[in-house]
Amino acid sequence: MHDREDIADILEHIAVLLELKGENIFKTRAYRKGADVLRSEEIDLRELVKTSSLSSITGIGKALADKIAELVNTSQLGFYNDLKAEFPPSLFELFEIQGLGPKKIKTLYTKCNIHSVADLKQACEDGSITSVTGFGAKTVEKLLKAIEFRENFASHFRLGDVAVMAETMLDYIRCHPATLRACHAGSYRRSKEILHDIDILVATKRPAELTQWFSQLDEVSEVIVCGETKASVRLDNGLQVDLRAVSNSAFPFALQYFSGSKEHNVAIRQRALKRGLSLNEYGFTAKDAAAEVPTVHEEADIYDALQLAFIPPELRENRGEIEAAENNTLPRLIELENLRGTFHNHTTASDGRNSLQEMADAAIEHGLEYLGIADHSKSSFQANGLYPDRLLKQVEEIRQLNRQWDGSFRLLAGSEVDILKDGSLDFDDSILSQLDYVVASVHNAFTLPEKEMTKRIIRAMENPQVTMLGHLTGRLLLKRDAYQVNVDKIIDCAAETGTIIELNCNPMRLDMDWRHWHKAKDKGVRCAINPDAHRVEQLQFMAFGVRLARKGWLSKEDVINTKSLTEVLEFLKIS
DNA sequence: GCCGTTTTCGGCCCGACTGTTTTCAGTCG
Repeated sequence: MHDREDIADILEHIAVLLELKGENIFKTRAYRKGADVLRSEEIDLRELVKTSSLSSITGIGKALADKIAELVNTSQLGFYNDLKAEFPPSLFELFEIQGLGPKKIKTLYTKCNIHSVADLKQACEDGSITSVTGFGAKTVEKLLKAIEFRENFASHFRLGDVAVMAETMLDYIRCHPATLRACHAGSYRRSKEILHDIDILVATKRPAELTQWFSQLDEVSEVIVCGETKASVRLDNGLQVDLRAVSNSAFPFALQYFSGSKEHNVAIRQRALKRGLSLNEYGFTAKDAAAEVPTVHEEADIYDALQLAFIPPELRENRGEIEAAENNTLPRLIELENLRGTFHNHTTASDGRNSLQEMADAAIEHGLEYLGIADHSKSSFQANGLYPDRLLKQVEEIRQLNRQWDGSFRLLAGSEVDILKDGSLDFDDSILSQLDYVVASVHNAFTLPEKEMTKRIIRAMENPQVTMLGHLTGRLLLKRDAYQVNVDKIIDCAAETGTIIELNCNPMRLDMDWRHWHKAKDKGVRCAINPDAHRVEQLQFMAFGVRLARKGWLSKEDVINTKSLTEVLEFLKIS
């Protein structure tokens, strides 16, 4: 059985295969678009197949509907299997090489019998590749560089790993005398959890001067391109940074355009066309005589001209934000300043680096009114998990420490209790009931089948002692996949039991994933933005949590730790 | 392959940059 994501991946792969065959680009685009539609909308494919109404979805016509139905019904697609058989599987590695697209890969395959990156490297090194038209000396040099890059670096980066550099580069540009205004664009601006480059946009009257200067910064290890208005460079860690320089009047359009997402922009441009306007990165142009070209000074004016409320960049994924902007039902998104405390943090008692007092002092410096301490429980022996005696001693210590703040700040005594393999908890209720709150998390037996894992977590959530569920899927971005769990069922269970779901803001996790929060919110599930700090500096992770919470459509009201200390104590029923 | 207030054909987003093809194709975003 294939789910939506699997089928979207297959459609996407068909698009690539058709490109390799040299099919009509609009045909290949139709498959890509089909994949995008499946990924961006909550569609019950089985139901639609049953009622033969797949093609009622915009972007899915008869041909795609038939293929999707075949996949849903038989888990197979003859068309796809035949297509796949025409090319060696290793050929697809070549798409990871910068500068190679379907046309060139097809040429390499048919003219040089190149099947893989290893073949390509060989052909570049022995010079045999230069016999093919289109592959001159400079291309060979670039290909070898790109191969080396692929060997040395991952092409994807975690948001938390690039944020400092992204902010630094923008600061540099903002300080340049030729800069009028500058802003991040692209996936960094949209707060995607994984990025493959940083986009910076600058308004200037002297674009070439800026691109030149930018490509010579100390941080730059390689210049990929440097033209009159655009420069792409690579930093020492392999991160690509793109700078685009535009006129001040084009800046809002370029900002909107380069912030993406592609899917959002396609929908926005279609909307403009319906109003007789064509929209690109330089401005509006009237397509028909009746249309009046709107005046635009800043990005919000573009949305306004299209009768839309301003759409925050985080929401621009074509996941319903345009409809909501049209109906004026966009949420007012949470902001970092709204956070008044946080739960789930560690100390030296388990695997943290700082003491209770140090963590409390740091929280006060962050302007927080309360800080929840949730050290590991005994089964997490790898993390020096606490046995009940040490836990209860810590609780007592917290009560003592709290006296120093006269109620202006408070440490909350909790535990990150392991959800054991069968869904029972690592501590008895008699222990848990002595705590202010409980975070329940999975830390072992990651490979359970989805059904069992889901049942296991639901059993834990059904325990009234459990306040919130920690890092739902256990994923470590770019390192370890999420374990198999039915997120929809967990969300339903959270709604029924009133269990809070954590948005773990460690940049390695950012779990639960932003894609699920909108529906969780609609079902009334509340979120806790938790840094899972193991040292004082990691309280700053909350900023990433807020960015991803915004991406998940969350407002202040959806997040439990926007409550004041008094409200939280009342909520947790503690005095 | 999809779509339709230009509706069953004909258009579908498009500009910047690069390299090499002396006028443009391929890639990228």
